[in-house]
Amino acid sequence: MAEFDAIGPEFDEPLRPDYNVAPTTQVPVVRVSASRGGRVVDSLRWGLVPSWSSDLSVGARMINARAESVATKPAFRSAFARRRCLVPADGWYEWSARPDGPGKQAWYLTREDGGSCVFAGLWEVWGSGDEKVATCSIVTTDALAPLTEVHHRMPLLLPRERWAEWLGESPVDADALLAPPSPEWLAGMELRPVGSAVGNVRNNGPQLQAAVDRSTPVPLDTLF
DNA sequence: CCAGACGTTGTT
DNA sequence: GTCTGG
DNA sequence: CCAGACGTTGTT
DNA sequence: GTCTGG
Repeated sequence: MAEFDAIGPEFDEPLRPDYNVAPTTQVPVVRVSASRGGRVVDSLRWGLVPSWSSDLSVGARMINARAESVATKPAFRSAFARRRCLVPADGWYEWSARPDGPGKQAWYLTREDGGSCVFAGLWEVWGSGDEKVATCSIVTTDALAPLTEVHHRMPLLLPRERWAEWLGESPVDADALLAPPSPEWLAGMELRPVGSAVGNVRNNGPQLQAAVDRSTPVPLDTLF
């Protein structure tokens, strides 16, 4: 993972593309490993399971952690303090309510310049011995323009200059860690309406990517 | 002291 | 593990 | 997040 | 309506 100056994955199966990531599936993350000497890439299970949980199933509903409370919530605070990671993606999906009538509109959000989106993540280890499972969660915050067009929350996006701070490689205070990206950086987001097929995680593959690629930006008021 | 909770999303 | 409620 | 299920008995 | 699975 040259983009992140990270090594790996060394022990997991090679990374393969995922066009529709579901909670509880493995996702690549970048984190700092003292024993391996720097930034490493590993596949972690999406949906953070606190170490004290009695079972893995709670992870399905721990896919996000609110920036407003991540430092104090028992389920997240130790991971926030000591186990932060980067979660890279080409983009992500959001769903907006249709103003008139039932149903939802799916959207694919990407960087206009084709660059990666990097989400602020947390990781945790659950279990012991052979049962050890590493899990992760993505921090969310209030949406800012232009993302407010489709949703009132968004992942905490980290421009490249904030990666080292999030990973704990350079000092920063808690408020700065959780600050949203600048309006200028957010202006580089592209929001495209996509078909409802993305709503079912069984739909996954290059074919789904093609459907997403065919979409072009459309002014919101022409959609409904 | 022990028992029990520990989370987010969205929508109403 | 650690905090809150009883 | 959305899609899809939504149950009990007993036995291993 | 609400929970589980992906």
